[in-house]
Amino acid sequence: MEYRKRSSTCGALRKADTGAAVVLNGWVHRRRDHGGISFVNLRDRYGITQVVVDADADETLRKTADELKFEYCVSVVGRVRARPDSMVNKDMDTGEIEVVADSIQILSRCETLPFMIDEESDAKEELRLKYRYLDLRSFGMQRRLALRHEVALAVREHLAGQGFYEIETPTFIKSTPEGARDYLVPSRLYPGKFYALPQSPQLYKQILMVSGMDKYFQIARCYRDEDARGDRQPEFTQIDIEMSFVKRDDILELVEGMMGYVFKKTLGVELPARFRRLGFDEAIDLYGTDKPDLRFAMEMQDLGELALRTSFQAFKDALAEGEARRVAAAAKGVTQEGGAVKALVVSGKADYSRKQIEELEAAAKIYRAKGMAWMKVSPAAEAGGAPRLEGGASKFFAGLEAELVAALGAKAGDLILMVADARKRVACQSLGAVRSKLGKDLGLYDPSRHPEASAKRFEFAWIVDFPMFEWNEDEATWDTAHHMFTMPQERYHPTLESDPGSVKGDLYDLVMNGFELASGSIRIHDPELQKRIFTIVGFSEEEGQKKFGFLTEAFKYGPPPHGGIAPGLDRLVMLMAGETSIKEVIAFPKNSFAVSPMDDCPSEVDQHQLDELHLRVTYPEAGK
RNA sequence: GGGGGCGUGGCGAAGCUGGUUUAUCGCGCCGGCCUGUCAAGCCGGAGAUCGCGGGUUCAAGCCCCGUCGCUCCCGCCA
Repeated sequence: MEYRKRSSTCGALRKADTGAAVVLNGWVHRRRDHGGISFVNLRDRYGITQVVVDADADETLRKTADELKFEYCVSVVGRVRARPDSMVNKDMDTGEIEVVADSIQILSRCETLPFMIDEESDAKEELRLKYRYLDLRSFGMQRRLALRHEVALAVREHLAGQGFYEIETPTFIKSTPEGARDYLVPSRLYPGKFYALPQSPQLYKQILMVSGMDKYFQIARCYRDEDARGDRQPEFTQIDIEMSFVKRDDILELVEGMMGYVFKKTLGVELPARFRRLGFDEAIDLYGTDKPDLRFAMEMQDLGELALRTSFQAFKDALAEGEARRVAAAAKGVTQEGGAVKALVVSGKADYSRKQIEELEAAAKIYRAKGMAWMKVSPAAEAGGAPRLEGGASKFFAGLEAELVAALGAKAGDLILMVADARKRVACQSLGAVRSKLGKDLGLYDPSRHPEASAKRFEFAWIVDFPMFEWNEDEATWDTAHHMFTMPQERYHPTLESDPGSVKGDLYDLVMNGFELASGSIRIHDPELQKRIFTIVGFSEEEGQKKFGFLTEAFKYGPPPHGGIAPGLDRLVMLMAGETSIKEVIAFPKNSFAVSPMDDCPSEVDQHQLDELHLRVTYPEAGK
């Protein structure tokens, strides 16, 4: 089909172009037909320009204009005309002009749309994914993918400027026991053998350090066969980074610099030169999570010893049970935490209804809290007078009112929420979930509603000093909390085997606004130390040799001290775009069941393909 | 593996405790009118076995059981 190629885009023309002869190519975004005169809003990636078909236009042009419908792809030949003052549209970049059409050519037609192309579609996500090519025409999706492009570009610029090489690593790799399930690729040439898609380029980037590459990065696709979430997809993208001859703070400073550059360049946002650093234990204590939203404070407090002096049996039982477990573990030389009673003071919310409190309790119960106690600091209390507690659990605090209120720093009209559990982690996590819910419900991170909230839209922090090992109760073994190549902090090296539970790793996570944005560590480069870690997590020498032999082999040849980190590109862009789902910043995401509704993937394959791959499929039995 | 929410014309929603319908509204679609709109307006029209299957009932979009799909979350995700 012959057609006139565009002379400018639909977002480019301004008043200065008045009189110019132009050709526009684009899609019919909106059409307004007044019988005589009619208007077409023509759209492309760059913007929208109003095309006018005047009342005195020739017959052919009028007829073509009549035919136009939503999303027809057309080529318009015309000239730029300044709009009269009263008809200027200040909401449009091109609102001072319009293009008077001399001719319109229909390049292709469009059926009735499954949903309208707007700034943001209001269609169900299911439909948006099925017709992703239409959804991607929206300015919302176009803007987000543009941002993603800009961010990736800025990352490359910054890291290249710091002397990093971008090096590709294989996507068909050896399956290694690294936590998540692997996606497997069967091998035609080797019956019964499989490649795995990488969960991350972890082993390769470490080997690149052994290779002397010194500074490596890669914007790498990673694959994990686990259930999806709003911020988790089966395939996702990491900004994978590794450096030699570094300590923890070198990595943190590098990422601080990189984030600063990226935010400044793409959003024009100035980040602090240095991010706050918070110990893992402290984060759990104060916020009940290792990825706290620090745009607002409302920190949790520990009732501790005061809880024992109340007449609240549930509190005392939880603490007693936790203490008994801790002591029993300690007798075996294992560090385990006991119970805890955590409290949250919700400022000025003594007017919360029973129902509202129950909704908060439900949030706590998701994380296995048995319940949530509450009471109110009586708003009626006289200033300077003794504080009074009322409602809920207040009766158990008889005689302790003043002490409690002072200890918590509560004031008249506040709501106090408490969770007790024999496992400190459960108490913290569940009350932390309540904190998060309150943050969302009350908009605590919004400075316009809460003056005490952070004025920053993006609150970064480093979480450091993670535990190295976690006790796996089901299998009664120690698992590595991060991965097996993480360096335990130096001072714990003597007691690795005798007390794994107390060991901190040289580990760090970057968090922002309640999301984990990056995770990294200093790695082990000493084969002897590596062997000790394998042993603690129950890896026999042979097993370690079989699974990671190539790495331990490489480490025999002068490996440098090294470490790295991997910020998640999808989550980063998601947060920068103000979204809560990474699907909004991925062109073709999978749905929550790992299916791509557009191309109906995954799908069955022909028998001869299976035969070639030496595969036989067994199906789960029907009906359970 | 578990929990919450949802499923009603092409799209988004309403339909309270079963009985007023011919299942409602907005957008879109089709036809008509209209010379300055920009979410154009006005008039008219078509379009739905209320996800699917079963049950209770004189009567089911609404109640019960089952099932499928979507979505958020817990588990899982070093």
